[in-house]
Amino acid sequence: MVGMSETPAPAKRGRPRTFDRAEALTAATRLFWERGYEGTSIGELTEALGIRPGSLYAAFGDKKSLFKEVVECYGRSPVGAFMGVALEEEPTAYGAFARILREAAVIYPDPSHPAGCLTISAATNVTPQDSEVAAFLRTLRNGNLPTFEARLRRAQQAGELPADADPKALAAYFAAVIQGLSQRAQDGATAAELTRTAELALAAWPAA
Amino acid sequence: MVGMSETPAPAKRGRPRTFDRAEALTAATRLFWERGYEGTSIGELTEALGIRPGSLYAAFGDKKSLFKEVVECYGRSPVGAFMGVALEEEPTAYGAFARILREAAVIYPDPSHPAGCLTISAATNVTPQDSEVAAFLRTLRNGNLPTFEARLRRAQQAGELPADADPKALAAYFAAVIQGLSQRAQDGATAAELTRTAELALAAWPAA
DNA sequence: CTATTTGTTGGTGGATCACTCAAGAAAGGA
DNA sequence: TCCTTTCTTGAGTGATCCACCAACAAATAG
Repeated sequence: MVGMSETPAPAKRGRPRTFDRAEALTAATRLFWERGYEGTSIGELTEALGIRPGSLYAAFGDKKSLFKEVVECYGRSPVGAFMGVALEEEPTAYGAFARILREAAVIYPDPSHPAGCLTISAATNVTPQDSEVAAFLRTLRNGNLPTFEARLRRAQQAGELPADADPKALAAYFAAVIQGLSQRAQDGATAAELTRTAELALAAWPAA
Repeated sequence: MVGMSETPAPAKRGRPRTFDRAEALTAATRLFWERGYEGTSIGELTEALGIRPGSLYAAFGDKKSLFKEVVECYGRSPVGAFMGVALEEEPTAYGAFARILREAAVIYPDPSHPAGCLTISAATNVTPQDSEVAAFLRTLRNGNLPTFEARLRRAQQAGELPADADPKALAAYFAAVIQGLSQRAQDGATAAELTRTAELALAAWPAA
């Protein structure tokens, strides 16, 4: 393994950054997560990150850019990616959705991070002038639907799901339940309570 | 029917109000409903109501008071009260919850008013300084849970619900589904789609 | 009529908002 | 060593926010 080095030796010029960019992104994520986009001010961000506004704007651009980067980072984190992982790893569609609901019931109320799903929490209450952010998050949330539907359709073709089942309707149902779990977690529901909710929700799975 | 008159003839002194208070409240409701509490400014309210800030403060007090009155008014409106009506009018618990879900699926995406439920929409993205409003709305949402549970427990004692069913868990499940329906309506789901979601959700009702 | 009560008008104060800029500081390259 | 590049700092931009007056207008009561 010679040749091109792993880190392409950027040979950075200029004054190095005094704060950890990834660490700052994590702190910003936590703030946006619990307060939403509009509810988080630049002042609160600079205070939490321990830097001045100039440094923040130099490192992340404006508020919208920072928020989009936060959402991307969230999507790559375990909390934000557990659905995709379950859909990939579980051999059956039922197994995948059961795992998604059960994991959501435990992850969403986990006190080690703000309650619920970031893309659901930070979405609402955006004024028309920030409709760009609202549309961005709505697209992200609605993006789950075709993914769910495709998995269910595949299960139907494989004979796992009865022929009279409606993959699109099932996908919409699970999306609604997941958003409901997130909301309930924000309202203080416990993992135990949400797990019971998840089990009940799974009872809607079409019988063979 | 003599005696005390229906309107107690207030014999109002002073300059009469030039705008309709109930009408103004309706307009304010619509604004808060689609923009949330923080996202609605006094300026937007005065512009929509066609009055000046002084009149608004004289008639409703400060922003918080106006918002609370809006929520109370919403709770008395058909859109805000349909759950209570269904619980009262339907003879069976299943009939009540089926009606609640089916009506929510049609009411929430109705284009004649902002999408979703006001208490769910206007709740998020409140900064800590307005935690009073957030707590007020959360209490309102969580208030549905004991009501649901009581109705289910009564059904269980009446033999409508199997003895091994869990009224508390079922109540939490329906609350989560309802919040999910509201969210999906805000994301653009149609009444037809939400109705299919509601039907699937009803499949979780415990078999006898 | 006068006095009283109440709504309306136009404006202000203090705070906060997202954001910017000039100057200083810390690194590498020559 | 000096230059270039990049980041940090601290002050400050105009705009907007909510909250709240004081003065004026319009009604009733006596």
